[in-house]
Amino acid sequence: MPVITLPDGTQKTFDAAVSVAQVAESIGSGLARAALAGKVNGELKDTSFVMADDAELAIITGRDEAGLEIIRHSTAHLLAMAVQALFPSAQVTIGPVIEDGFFYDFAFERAFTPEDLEAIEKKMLELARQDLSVSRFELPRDEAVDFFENLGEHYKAEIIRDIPEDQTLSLYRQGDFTDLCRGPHVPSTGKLQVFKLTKVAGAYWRGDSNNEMLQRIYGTAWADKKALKQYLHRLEEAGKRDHRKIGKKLGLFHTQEEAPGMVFWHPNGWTLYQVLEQYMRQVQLDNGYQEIRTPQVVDRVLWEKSGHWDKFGEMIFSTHSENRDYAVKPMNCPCHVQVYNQGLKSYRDLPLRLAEFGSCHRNEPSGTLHGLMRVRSFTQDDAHIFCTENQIQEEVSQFIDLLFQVYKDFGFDDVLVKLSTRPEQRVGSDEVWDKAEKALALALDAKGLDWALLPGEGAFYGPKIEFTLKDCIGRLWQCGTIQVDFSMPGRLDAQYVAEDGSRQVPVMLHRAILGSFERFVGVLVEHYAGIFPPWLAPVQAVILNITGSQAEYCKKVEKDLLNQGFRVNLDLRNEKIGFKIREHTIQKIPYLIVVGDRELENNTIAVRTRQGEDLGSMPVTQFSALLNQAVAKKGALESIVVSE
RNA sequence: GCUCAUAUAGCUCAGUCGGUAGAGCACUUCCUUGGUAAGGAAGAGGUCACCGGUUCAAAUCCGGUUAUGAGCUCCA
Repeated sequence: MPVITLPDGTQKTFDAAVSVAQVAESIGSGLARAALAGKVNGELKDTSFVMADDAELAIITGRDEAGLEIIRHSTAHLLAMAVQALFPSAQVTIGPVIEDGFFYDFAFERAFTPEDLEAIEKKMLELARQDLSVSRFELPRDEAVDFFENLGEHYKAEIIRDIPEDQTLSLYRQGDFTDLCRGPHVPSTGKLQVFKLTKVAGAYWRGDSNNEMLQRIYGTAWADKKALKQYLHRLEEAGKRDHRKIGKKLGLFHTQEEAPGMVFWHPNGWTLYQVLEQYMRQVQLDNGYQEIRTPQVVDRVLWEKSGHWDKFGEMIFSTHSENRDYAVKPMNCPCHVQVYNQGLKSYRDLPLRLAEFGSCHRNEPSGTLHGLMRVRSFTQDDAHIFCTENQIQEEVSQFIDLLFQVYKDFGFDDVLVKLSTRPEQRVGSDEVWDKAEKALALALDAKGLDWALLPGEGAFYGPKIEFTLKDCIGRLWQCGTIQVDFSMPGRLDAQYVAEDGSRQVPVMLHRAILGSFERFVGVLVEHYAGIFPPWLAPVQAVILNITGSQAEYCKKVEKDLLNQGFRVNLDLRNEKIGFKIREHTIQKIPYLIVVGDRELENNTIAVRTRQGEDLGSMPVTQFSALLNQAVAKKGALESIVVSE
């Protein structure tokens, strides 16, 4: 007589073994219809799962996160079933749940077209309406291999062959379609109604670029129509923030065919870039960094010595002159070691922090280029800290504080932190790795930060911390990093004289906060949707005259504000004031200054914000005070409304 | 780099079945001097990404190149 305990603590006693579905039915027919699965003693099970003994049970529906995942997983199976119904020669491979949806990879002799997608989606709906029951059964591994080989599903069979021999596998069957799956799944295809196939793309078999390419079909699935609508709306909103679109509209930058992956900065974009650079320069100056500048083109020999030529030779732009081969520098570290190496260093000189807004070129594969986010020519806010092993933790700790302060100033309060530790192939003794990994972990813990451990993901030369920031619509951008390097200082002959007079090799910390200016500008554009806070706005105010007679007065106001260091534009065109206001509002300029005869007479200016708020007339001095206040305010976001 | 798609005026985009191109905005000129999100008129603007092929004829069909987009792989 099993006693089933529900989440609210109520208990139900049954005469005999009872299934999840039966328990749901005993609570109510509505719940029985909504039931997708059950959480039995903490484990997700199908609604058909039978409990013979006492158990804790939570009925899972589409309202639960787990229920949504089950819907998506089952919809992936439905997709595979539909594809095989329409294209019998297509082989199935894998079909996992991803954020907001699912995908399924197929091996098929040709690429699926958008028309195919429509047909497949129609077939899926048809199969869903048939409300086919989904049933689970088990097979020993070898029988499962035979089962799929007999179906001509060679990929599936290959997957199963990699599973240990002694395991029993679960399979799910709906109609004439069977797939290997851990489950659980919805009890019948009728539970799947709200889905949409979104795109097709190529994807390598087993994620290996040496393997053949499969056809991946992406889809999204939800518990109800409203949720799907919200999701599609969210995509649309994200699309409006695309930095490539906004960059064009606001005249920030462009790229063109003659220089793929390289940016032509326009006046507005370059102003924004310069604001970032000057801000970072001040931050570094205030925090014990010394700024340097190193060459763009450096003899290949240096890169061979640093090991980069071997590892990244393909991606290095090179050139030559007078029988010498040069590399256009792909990174700054070896050059920074050259600066360090000038003059004998003492332990008293450490930590030595060298910073450079280092322009780098990397010949990234063509398919990876993306607006400002992935480019071939970029400038890092790079710095290298030369220190002793004992100084690592303190330096890392200071860096983390600095990084969080900078992110906060840009309006990013949500930062994810990951610590990557020693990979299999590495340099340096285990002892040193122990020390470095511990230093990083301790520094993170001392800040009370939540962080994720990525074992084996560190660089070959040392462990690293990566900082990923979350923008205001929840997208993630990896920007900052700090990496311990045991390898390069030694390779490039960096030394210092220790207290005991011996020569020692310093540890080198590579670090960046923004990552690259290009990418960070891109992230800012999307984060703020082009509506920059006044301290970042390329143009902070624009002065508009109503008729020609105020032109001279406007020029005086402009000069006054420019002299105070504000970024101000003047629009004296012979256009109606409504037209000018519309134009500059669309350009997201924070303050619009209107000057007509009234203002001219009273020696004032009329101020209007880009949100349409009328701040009234005021003397220029009052406006500069207001603007100074606005510019001083970092971090806080104005409420952002994206509109056309 | 791989798969698929796309490339037409400065921008956003039409262009049917192969018969050498069109809109809106922007631009130029003229009129308008107008008080808080688009005043009016006229004009100019295109080797239809590039190279080749098929055809009497190609923006349109085919092949290649380049770039871009969505993914995949990669990212010191």
